[in-house]
Amino acid sequence: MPNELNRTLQQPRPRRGAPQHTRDRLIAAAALLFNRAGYHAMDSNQIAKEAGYSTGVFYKHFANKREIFLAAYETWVASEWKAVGTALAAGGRREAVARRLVALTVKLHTRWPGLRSSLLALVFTDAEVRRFYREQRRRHLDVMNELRLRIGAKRRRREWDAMHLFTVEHTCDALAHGELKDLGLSREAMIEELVKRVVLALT
Amino acid sequence: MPNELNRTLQQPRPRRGAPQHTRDRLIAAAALLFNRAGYHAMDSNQIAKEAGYSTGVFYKHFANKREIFLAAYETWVASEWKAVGTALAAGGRREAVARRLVALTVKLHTRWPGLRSSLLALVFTDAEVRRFYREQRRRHLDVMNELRLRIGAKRRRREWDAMHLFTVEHTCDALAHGELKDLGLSREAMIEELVKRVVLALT
Amino acid sequence: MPNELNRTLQQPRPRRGAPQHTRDRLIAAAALLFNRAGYHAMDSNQIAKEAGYSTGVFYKHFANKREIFLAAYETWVASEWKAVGTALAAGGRREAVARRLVALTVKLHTRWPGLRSSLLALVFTDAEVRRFYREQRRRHLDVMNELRLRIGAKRRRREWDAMHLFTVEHTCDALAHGELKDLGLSREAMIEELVKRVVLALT
Amino acid sequence: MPNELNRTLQQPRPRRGAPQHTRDRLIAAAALLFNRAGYHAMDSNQIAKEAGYSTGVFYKHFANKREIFLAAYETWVASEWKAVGTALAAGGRREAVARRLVALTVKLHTRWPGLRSSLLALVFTDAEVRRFYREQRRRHLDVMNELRLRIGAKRRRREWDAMHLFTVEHTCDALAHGELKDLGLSREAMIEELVKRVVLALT
DNA sequence: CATGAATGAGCCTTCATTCAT
DNA sequence: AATGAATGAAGGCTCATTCAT
Repeated sequence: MPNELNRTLQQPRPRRGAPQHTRDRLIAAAALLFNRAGYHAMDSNQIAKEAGYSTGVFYKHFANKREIFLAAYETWVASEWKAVGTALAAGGRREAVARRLVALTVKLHTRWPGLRSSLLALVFTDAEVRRFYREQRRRHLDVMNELRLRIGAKRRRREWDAMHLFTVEHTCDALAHGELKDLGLSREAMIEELVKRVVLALT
Repeated sequence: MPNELNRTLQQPRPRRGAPQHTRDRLIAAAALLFNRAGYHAMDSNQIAKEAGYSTGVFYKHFANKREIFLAAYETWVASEWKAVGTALAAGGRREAVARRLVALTVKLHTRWPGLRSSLLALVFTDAEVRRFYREQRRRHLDVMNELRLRIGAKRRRREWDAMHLFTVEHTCDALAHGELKDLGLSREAMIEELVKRVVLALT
Repeated sequence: MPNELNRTLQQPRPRRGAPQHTRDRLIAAAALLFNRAGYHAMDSNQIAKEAGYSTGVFYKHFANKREIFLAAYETWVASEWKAVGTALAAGGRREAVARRLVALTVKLHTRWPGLRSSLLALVFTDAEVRRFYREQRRRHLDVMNELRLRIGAKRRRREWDAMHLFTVEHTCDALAHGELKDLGLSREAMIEELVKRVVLALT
Repeated sequence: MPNELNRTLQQPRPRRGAPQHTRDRLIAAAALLFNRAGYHAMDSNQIAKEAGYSTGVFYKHFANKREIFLAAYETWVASEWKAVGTALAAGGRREAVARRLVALTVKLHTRWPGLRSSLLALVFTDAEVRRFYREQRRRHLDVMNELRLRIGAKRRRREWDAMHLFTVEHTCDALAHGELKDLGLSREAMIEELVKRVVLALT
């Protein structure tokens, strides 16, 4: 998602584009701005402006601010799944796979810390966002399960997997937010710990 | 904090109280409302009203909304440390201690899910909140380290400990937010997994 | 300014006007209301309403109340200069010119007593307003000097001119505020005195 | 007034003073603060505090904020009359008297610029203040008239006198507010012009 | 007489959203 | 499809004033 979104915005928009293109530009701008300032500090007018449009277009494409957030989040999730797919498809030893998975997660979280923060706040406030968020988690757990069956790893309780996901996600959040630096922790050591866990999950 | 705060509010306020008492009532009301609706959905007027006061008092005690949030959060943190202290002081076998620690964390997170959500959002937006949050984390890591020395547990890297904290905290968040139910996971199993981890951290 | 401003407001506004037109209406309304009630007794919402708009427009055009006051005052000043220009251009004997100058100043002050009062208060409080006010005074002194050179009148110290301006301005304020009536003075006699002074300044 | 007011405040207040003393302290504080920040930028709580009292006393002595302003202004006026009386009583040649009158007026205005500004604004807004202000002007004109009779000066129209007062007052305001410096005018020259006018008024 | 906590109307300002063009 | 002026509810905050102690 990072790259796609940015590419979308970097090109000047056509005077009268296809609806889908307009929508994509808006989503890219929203992702960028929500990520920079947080959901509540950003307003729809600025998003439209950043995308190169006037105020009005916004509501031609989204019913409200929450909806564009959800759209941006969906884009994010899609790009994550794509990356995960690639990481798994590349094959190699458990550790290589684990390393790739950790790398992509760290990268994604590092690129979108504000989007993640906004998400966590909205998950509490907004039922729709919550629904979508949980849906992803469920899917994630399913994928982990299938993967393990496929590679013949030890079976684990779904609870174990869930906890594993929490660990990886929030450690990546901490890395992304610069929390480790504040705590005097080493990024490399942290990543090694993460890789160990993921290897364990795949074993 | 849960009990103290609620007790504060349940009693009718005196027509003219001591400043500290008023402040406490306001903090209790703020914690309650932020927790119920989230930081951004709540305003200073409602907080004052919920505490039993008129609009103006709020700004006699807090410069702005952020400041009362921080005060509420500080109260929360204090009560957590108190509970942790008690849990550790009670002694017993590693597992008993671990079980108590998990229980109190789950309890606290379950009682204050909205406060936690708001916190995570503000940590991104607000430098002051971030500072305080990180400070707690640092303290938490120090306590873990000391504790381990004291009970003669295996030494661990600070990075390991940090990751452990992330795991526990966010698993408790998930429990608190009802995420597990949505994912079809068992609360008991989850708590067992948590206890295992904490035991491991103490071993 | 008087006439222009009022004309602007008397016409019903178009449902969707040009920004400049909206701005002009707001300024006209502000001038009217500041003049009626004084700067501190008036607020941005009322100004917008008087101009025929809703609350929000105000801040699309002005950063704050002070800024619209300054804009109204600038309009006032511009109209004064225009009138002075006309009065001087019309030529005639010294006395005729003096009479015209007095007449226009009296008229302007009589029409905008509240604006003048607000101005005098803000000059003390607000650095920006003060700057602009002093600027006008300086310009006024320059014009007096040039004029005298042009018509071959006696040269005078700038201090003399400044005092002359103070006299004329504040006498007109007194006339405008009905102070003379309270003091049992004749408006005509006062104006005659003023004319004498202005003739003197031009001699 | 300047000195009296300050002396009042500089002494620590008695724990339980005479009502008149309390009232005087409040007036002194009000004069000071209104003068520093302007009427609208100052609030009654700060005045009480500055005087060394708590919020409540204020309304034991004054019905509202306007009333204390009026009281401060009255004090000011009284001190002016006293000074004028002294200046006239001292006798001497016309010019000496004129010089003394100018000096005292300049001094008073220089010391209380903010009070004067506030006054001018309130004269427009507040009928009570206006009444008092006009009253003083009337008295001033009467005194001028009597004085002239007494010293055998040329009789003048009351309109001439009024204009004379406006000139002196507002020139002193300009001096007090630093306006002359901004206009590149000499304070000494200005004062000389003033003295000339006053001499003329006494001739 | 004095205290200072409490009141609450109301101003300033923002921003999600609408709609005429 | 796009524009951007306009809307107006509502939140943040202040301050003149009251009143229980």
